[in-house]
Amino acid sequence: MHSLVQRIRDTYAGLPVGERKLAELILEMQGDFAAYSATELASRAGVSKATGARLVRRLGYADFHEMREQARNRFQSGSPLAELSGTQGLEGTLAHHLGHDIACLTRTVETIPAERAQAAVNILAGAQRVTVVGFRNSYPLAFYARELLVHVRPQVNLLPVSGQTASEELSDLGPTDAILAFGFRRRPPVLGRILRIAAAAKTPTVLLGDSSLGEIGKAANVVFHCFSRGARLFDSYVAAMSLVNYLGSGVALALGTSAHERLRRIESLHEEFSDLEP
Amino acid sequence: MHSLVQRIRDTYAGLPVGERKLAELILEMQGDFAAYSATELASRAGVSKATGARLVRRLGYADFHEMREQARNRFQSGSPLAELSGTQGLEGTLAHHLGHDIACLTRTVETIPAERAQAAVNILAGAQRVTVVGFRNSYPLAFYARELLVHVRPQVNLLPVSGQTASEELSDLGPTDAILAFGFRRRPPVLGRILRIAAAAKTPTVLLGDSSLGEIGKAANVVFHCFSRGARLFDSYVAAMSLVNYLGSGVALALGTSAHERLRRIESLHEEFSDLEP
DNA sequence: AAGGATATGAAACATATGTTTCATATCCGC
DNA sequence: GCGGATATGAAACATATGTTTCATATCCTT
Repeated sequence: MHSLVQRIRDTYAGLPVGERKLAELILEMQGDFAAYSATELASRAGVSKATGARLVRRLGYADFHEMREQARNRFQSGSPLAELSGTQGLEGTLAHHLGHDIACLTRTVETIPAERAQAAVNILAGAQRVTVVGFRNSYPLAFYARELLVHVRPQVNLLPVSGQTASEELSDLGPTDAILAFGFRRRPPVLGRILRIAAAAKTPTVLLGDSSLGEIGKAANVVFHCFSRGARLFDSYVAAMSLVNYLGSGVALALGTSAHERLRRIESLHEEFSDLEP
Repeated sequence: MHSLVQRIRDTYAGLPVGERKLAELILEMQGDFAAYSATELASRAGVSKATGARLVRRLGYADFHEMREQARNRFQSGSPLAELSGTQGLEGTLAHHLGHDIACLTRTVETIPAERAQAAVNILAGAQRVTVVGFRNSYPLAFYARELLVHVRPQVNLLPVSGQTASEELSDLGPTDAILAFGFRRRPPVLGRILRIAAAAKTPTVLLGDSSLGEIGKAANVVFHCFSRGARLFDSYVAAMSLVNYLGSGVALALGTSAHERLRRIESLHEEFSDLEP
């Protein structure tokens, strides 16, 4: 059972102009095409309904309904095995790499009880200030987390700060603050020290890391173990990335109106500065 | 203009049994209801089409098409604010979130021919200097990419540099250099200018972005479109993250001995500094 | 218990969607 | 240039969808 993307890719070279336009639109829509009728899609691509129907048949579907059904099931199935079964590429291929990442994602999510995620969200939503901490390979994750959080809440700081030591930032840590820390392997020892300082200051701490955490995880209130085994040279951080995204939006949900207002102000400023493309 | 979720919440207490069942199903589906017909939804909820139409009217929509349209429109707008004002209330399980991330990963990988990945690897491995470029939401990805590349090759720079403008870094760009750029939506316009400058300087460019790329993708030599539709408030970057990882390890492979030597030297220095935990 | 209000689904109806047919244009090979 | 193959969209047609109407059941108040 080939996916729609695969089918488009396999037939793209032989597609006539009109059908190609429609195929490109569908790819661009990232599965959202399922929320549109075949008539609307054809119109948007600037081709006729008949051309649309022909593309559907050329791609091997009985009809548009079957094609839409397949797209809908992509999100619903929730069964990573279904995705994995099509991804068994040779060692070294992108497909093989994908298989590892899916496995990391799936295994990580399976280990997380809803209450733990909610506890993390509550800590991050309830604190007066949040300090996000990540060194070295954890730094992109920490940066990303800070980026998301600052969209929905005030006073989110990032550590390390270039040109500074951590002491300045941590000197007034207290129980009304929170720490969101990333502790993936090959981390500098300073992370463990920061976590102990936070524990001593009774600062609630959320920690994302991998199987290397060991003792340092004990200093944190909420700990997430992310699977990070990569297919090749480097570790995989897709699970951590995904979890950060989930927690970030969870914080927005927990904060409700204040997050809403903040997003609105940010948007308004973007417009005033005209600093973003669509 | 109230969101669908808000409307359901406002009227929930007064909803008759049948309409309530349908409303609950719609909430549960998290905006995915837009990929289904009103007839299918009613059937799934175990109520009649007529009851479905009545709920639509009770919620204040002229008809089902208007309701679906509102759901679809949130897909198009790039702002997190639009996510909040859309159909979903940000609720949803980690499993649902996972489903979206897996779909993004899978769909992205499916669109990438092996030759394109190899072309990108060749550019990044063959250049004298690599400049990695990413602004705002693309910055964590750019940072990560730079981090990986600098493990396996020399002279990898990151843009933006705090406190500087891009001009200094780009002033001596030439055909022996390479650019690795990240252009996800809601990017500042400077990215497009950088890509045009690189093209004018005949600097080979690899670009990762999403469906918002449009014209700016034309300035790059190798373009990857990553699917980035998130399940909740924020876009998903797991596909981009995964691809960066793959390309980074591909560069190591392409460089062979020099990459191994470099990794060895880095490791030796880590040991000398005793700056990493296991 | 009676009456009024409300809910519900089947059926009728209106409209939209999706598929197929047909006429015509375009492309390609000889 | 001619003929055959292919592409395309308008139109015809079949079917599905969505809305409204109507008959009946249920609930609530007096």
